[in-house]
Amino acid sequence: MSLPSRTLFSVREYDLAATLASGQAFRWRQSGDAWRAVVGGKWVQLRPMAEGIEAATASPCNDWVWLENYLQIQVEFQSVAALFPADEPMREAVRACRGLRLLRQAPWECLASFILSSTKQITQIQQIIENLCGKFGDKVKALDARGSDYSFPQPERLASASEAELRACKAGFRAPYLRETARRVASGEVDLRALAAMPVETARNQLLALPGVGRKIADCVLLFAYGFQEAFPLDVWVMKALRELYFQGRPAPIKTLQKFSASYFGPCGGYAQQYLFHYMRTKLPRRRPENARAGISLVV
DNA sequence: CCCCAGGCACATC
DNA sequence: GATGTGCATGGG
Repeated sequence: MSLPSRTLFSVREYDLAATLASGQAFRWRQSGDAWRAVVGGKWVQLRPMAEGIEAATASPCNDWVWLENYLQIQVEFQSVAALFPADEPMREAVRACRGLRLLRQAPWECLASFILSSTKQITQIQQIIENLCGKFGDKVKALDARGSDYSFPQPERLASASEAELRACKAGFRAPYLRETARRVASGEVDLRALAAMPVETARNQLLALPGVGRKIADCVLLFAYGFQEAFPLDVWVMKALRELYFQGRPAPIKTLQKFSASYFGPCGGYAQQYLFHYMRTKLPRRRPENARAGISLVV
């Protein structure tokens, strides 16, 4: 007999929707006010409540530490926000995205997911990962209408897949990167668990040695899976945010933005970065791109 | 038709 | 060391 379990996490200032849909994790699906995903091989449903977050699993669970840790329930939002730079752009981003949190994800799933993320929109990343889980993951019991879902595939499983099979999941040119990285993790050539005890620069170098992993993806994994809060993933959205909010819209070169982000946002820069990312993507009015064609037609 | 997307590897200067 | 380009695929 295996019955579902339920619990309530007491937590304040936690915007569940913003957190689960902010491009740090890719498996969450919304159904009404509930959010569902497979975390650590377990199907789980979360629901925002006045007192905190209600969680339900499809299978019995009497120790919720794994989920508390994933959601970072113990983090006090105020103590995080207090470490942000005291400037107007950050104040505005915090006002607009209050309650946005960083998750603490499993390293392998996080690494594999972000290898698949390059030059893709978030909805497409979600689609690729869903394809991958359906094809290579293990079936797990779920409480939704479908009755089942799939775990994120282990590195061994992806290492033994063919490049063509991965491409069939729409992984595109990322397929060989994912496959080779999966092989190195499965073979023990790289020990993802060991990174947690390393200084951030050493851990980053371990990740940078993997195919398909550059500075941006390495920083995503350092921040979202290991909790190195000084890691500052610099992607196109964050670069847009920095140029717009800190460089008066000037076309500052990447090098300048790298230096600025490394020195200005401090030891919790990664958290600030997530606020800028979410703020830029969801709250700032969409600036209509100066269309070259329209410009040319006017010149005639 | 165009440009862009939570980039990276590789060639070239 | 800096800069340019190809890479799959889908959205707008």
